[in-house]
Order: sequence, then structure tokens, then C-alpha cells
Amino acid sequence: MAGSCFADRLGGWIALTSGERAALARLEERERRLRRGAMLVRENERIPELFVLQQGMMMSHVLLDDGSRQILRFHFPGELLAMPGLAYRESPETIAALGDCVVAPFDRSLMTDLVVHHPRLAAAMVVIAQMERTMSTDRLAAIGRTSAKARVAALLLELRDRLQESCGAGEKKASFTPGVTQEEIGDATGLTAVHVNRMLRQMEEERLIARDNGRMTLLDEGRLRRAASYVNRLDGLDLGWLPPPAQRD
Amino acid sequence: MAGSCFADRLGGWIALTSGERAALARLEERERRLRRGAMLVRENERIPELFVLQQGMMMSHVLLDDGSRQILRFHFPGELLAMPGLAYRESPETIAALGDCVVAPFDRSLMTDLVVHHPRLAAAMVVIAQMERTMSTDRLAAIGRTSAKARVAALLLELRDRLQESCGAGEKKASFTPGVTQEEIGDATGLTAVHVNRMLRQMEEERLIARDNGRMTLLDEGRLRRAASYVNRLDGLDLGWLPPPAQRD
DNA sequence: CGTCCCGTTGACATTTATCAATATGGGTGG
DNA sequence: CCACCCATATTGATAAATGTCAACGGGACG
Repeated sequence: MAGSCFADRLGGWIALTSGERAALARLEERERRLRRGAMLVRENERIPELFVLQQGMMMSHVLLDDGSRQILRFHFPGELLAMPGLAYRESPETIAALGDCVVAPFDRSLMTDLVVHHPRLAAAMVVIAQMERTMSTDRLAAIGRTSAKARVAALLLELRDRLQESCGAGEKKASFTPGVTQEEIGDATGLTAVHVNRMLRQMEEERLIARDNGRMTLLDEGRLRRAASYVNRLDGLDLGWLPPPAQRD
Repeated sequence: MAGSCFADRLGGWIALTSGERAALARLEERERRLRRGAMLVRENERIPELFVLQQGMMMSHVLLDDGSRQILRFHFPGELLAMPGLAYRESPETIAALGDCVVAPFDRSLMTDLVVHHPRLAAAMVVIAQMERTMSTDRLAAIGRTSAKARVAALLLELRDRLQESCGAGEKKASFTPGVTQEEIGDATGLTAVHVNRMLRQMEEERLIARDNGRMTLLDEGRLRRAASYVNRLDGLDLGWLPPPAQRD
């Protein structure tokens, strides 16, 4: 029975006790399937539950008055969804499936139990929130102050790194399938689909990337990384302050 | 003595027990004064401690290779600084004083104690992190998908709202002193100082705002709010899932 | 076999940046 | 008190980056 996607991801950072694993498994007792394009949570609507993404890729976005869309974050298996529900009555963002997905819905009250009985997991929630905040501010700086090409490059690197992490792959592969359209890349980077296309072509001509069908290969990752001033926020963690696991386990 | 700036702010959202107040007071036992322009934490350097901002206004920013700057967030009294230190070994951002400031430094280990002995405060940390993430994504959407005028308007509204909250003021005043230069507004909104100036002038001509010396007055807040599609993220909180206070208090 | 979504390309428009010059005002040393 | 100086604000002329509109192709899928 699958264990827990979220526990598997956390387990990559800290050694979980069996008691902690049991508590996390409770978050994923139910499951819900979503078709490509389905909305899980809608902007400005009440947030009934939180979710663990088990399979597939999703995104959070907002729609502006003029109909344009800003994608705030892509989500990969093992991540928690709708976390703003821990602060707000209504969702500040829409969460939708990029492809067919499976999510596990759970009630906020389970989070209450977690915080009370498993302080170390509570601390892990704080850590995750800080990581997400940092990735969000990285994107902010990219959109505010870097060129179109740099933004696209940064997004490609981020997608590659997060894709690989969620697959639990060992070493980094230069080749991967982004799984997002050029329009989605544009909505994530604050560009138009047309301009994203031109930037990809330009990067192809400069031998920074190669494309074949939906597949993409990073030909010169060092140069790409510098051009984008990209930092992988899945690295460089320091969890030394986390408390020891709860005693009762 | 002095109590705790952070506790005072938290107290606006949840009724703190005396035990909780005592725990929070430990975060502010030391104090450090900063002059305008002083750096508290530098990008890519080790994060020695966390801080509570007690007096003055600060900002977090990053510097790009080409020398340009992106301001990620403004900080007001009662806020926690350097929270990414809970996840990363090295700071992803620089934190600097916009004017003369007082901060209280404290060790990460105090956060560990807090999480273990005061689950409700641990939950509050998660809530704060979600609020900051949401404000950050609001800015992201503004920079990615709205006009220069809308971004400036949104920033003015945000500064006003947060300034007032930190002063514990009751009703909203239309008139306030932003306390930031046009260049800083530009670096926060992804614009140049020159263009910020033009946008302010234009908003003045349209009778959206009035300026007198450093003071600014929002003449038509409704229109401004719509033009910026601004939402005040200090409102709309739902903390219903927070656990009860620890028993030993 | 049609249709729709996605990618691609060109011509042109618009927004915003860049560069340069001029105020303005407060602070500082003489 | 005065002369100067620095940071900030303001304005105009021009350039660069990116958006908009329009058209076309290919592949997936019903």
C-alpha cells in the first residue's frame, strides 16, 4: 500500500521514525484522480482540505482581470498542495492539473495533530515553507531583473532539477521532458508564448540546448546556469536545528 | 520590560498565554542597533542567527551579476528576519536597514525549544511562512503580468497597510509616509527609478494620489485598489486549525 | 478526414529602459 | 552664516526589449 509519497520525499532529508511514518501515512488514506486541466482548488473559494500530490504534475496560478495568467509554481509528486489554506480562509490561487494526476486529500485537523505530537514534523513544515518562499523569491528576482532568455533558462533548469528529485533519480541527466507547453513557460516567466518560442530557438542556435520532439537536452549546463544565475534550492539545506523525534515512538 | 515586539504582533491574531509570552520574550533578550544602510545578513554568507525586528524599517534584496538589485520584501517592526536560515546554510538574500533600526538576534536553537514546548507557536510559524509566501506570489504576479502603474499602486497600498498594522493603528488612514525612495520602489517592482517617477506623476495627475514633501495621500483608494488588483494579505486569515495552547502554562 | 492544440515565423506596435541634463533640499565643513 | 555637495527627484529624447497580430504547419485524436 504505497506508504506515503510525502514521507518518501521527507525521508530524503531526515531519517523518519516509524511513528512519524505512521502519522504521515494518515495524510494519504484517501485518493482522488484528476484529469488533465482539472482544477483542484479555485482562487477565492474556500479551501476545504489540503492535499499530497502523489502522481503527475500540477501548477498553482492566478488569473488577472485582463484574462492573463501568472503561474506561481509547478508541483511535483511528494509535495503538499494548498498550504496557504493553513493561513487563509479563501485560496489566493488556483491549483490545476497539468496532466492526469492523483492527489490525497486530508483535513487541516490532521495537521494540528502532527504539530502537537510530532514537533520534528512541525519543524519540517516550517522548513518546506521556507524553501518554497525562497524558490518564489528567486523567480521574483528573475522576472523583475533578468532578460527573457535568462528567465527561460532558469525555468528549464528548475524543472529538470525538481523533476529528477521527484523521481528519486541519482545523478543528474542532461536530457528530460519538461511536460509543459511554451505557453505555460511564458505564463510562469512573465513572457508571451511567442517570445518563449524565440528564446528557445535562440538557445538552440547557441548550442545551449537541443530539442527533439517533446524532449529537451541541456548541452552546456554550466553556461546555462551562469546565464540564468540559477541556484538549485533543493541543495544547501541545513536542518541542524530540528528537534529530536518524539519520544513515544 | 518591553515585552516582545513579535509577541505583540502575534497577540493581534491569537490570545497568547503567559507561558507563550515568556517563551517569545526569550527571543528578544539581546538587542542590536543598526544605522541606515547597514547590512544585517549578506547574501551567500552563513546565517548565524535569526532576528526580531523591533524598530525601524528594513528590506531583503538580492544583487544580480549586472549590478541590478531586486528588493524581495520590506520588513516592519514585529517581524521575524532571516527565516530562510531555518532551511538553508547560507542566506539566499541580503537584509539591510532602510533607516536606523533595532533588532533582537537569537539562536536557531530557541526555535527548536519553541517548536517542542509550544506547538501552537510552531503552528503560528507555519502560518506566518504561508502569509509571506502569499505576499511574495502576489508580487510575482504583479511584476509578471501587470503594468508599471499597477505595480507601483500595489506597492503603495501594501506599504500603507503594513505600516499601519505595525503601528497597531485602528482605522486606515489615507495619508502616510512611505519611507522609501523612488529607486527602492523601482527595485521592488522591477522598474527603473525614472519610470517610477513618471508613474507617480501620472497617478497624481489622475487624482489617484497626492504628494507633499515625503508624505503621500491615497485620494481614491477604491480605484487604486482595482487598478492594482491589490489584496491585503493581512486580512482573511483563518487560524481555526491551531492547536490549543500547551497545558503546562 | 476534419479539428484542435501546439509550435513556428514575420511584420509591426508598445512599453519600458537608457542616457543626459537640470532642479531641490538637507547636511556639512569652513 | 555661507558655499558646497550629495542624494533624490524630475524631465526630455532616443533606444531596446518584448508584446501583439496574423498566418501557417504538423501531429494527435475523435
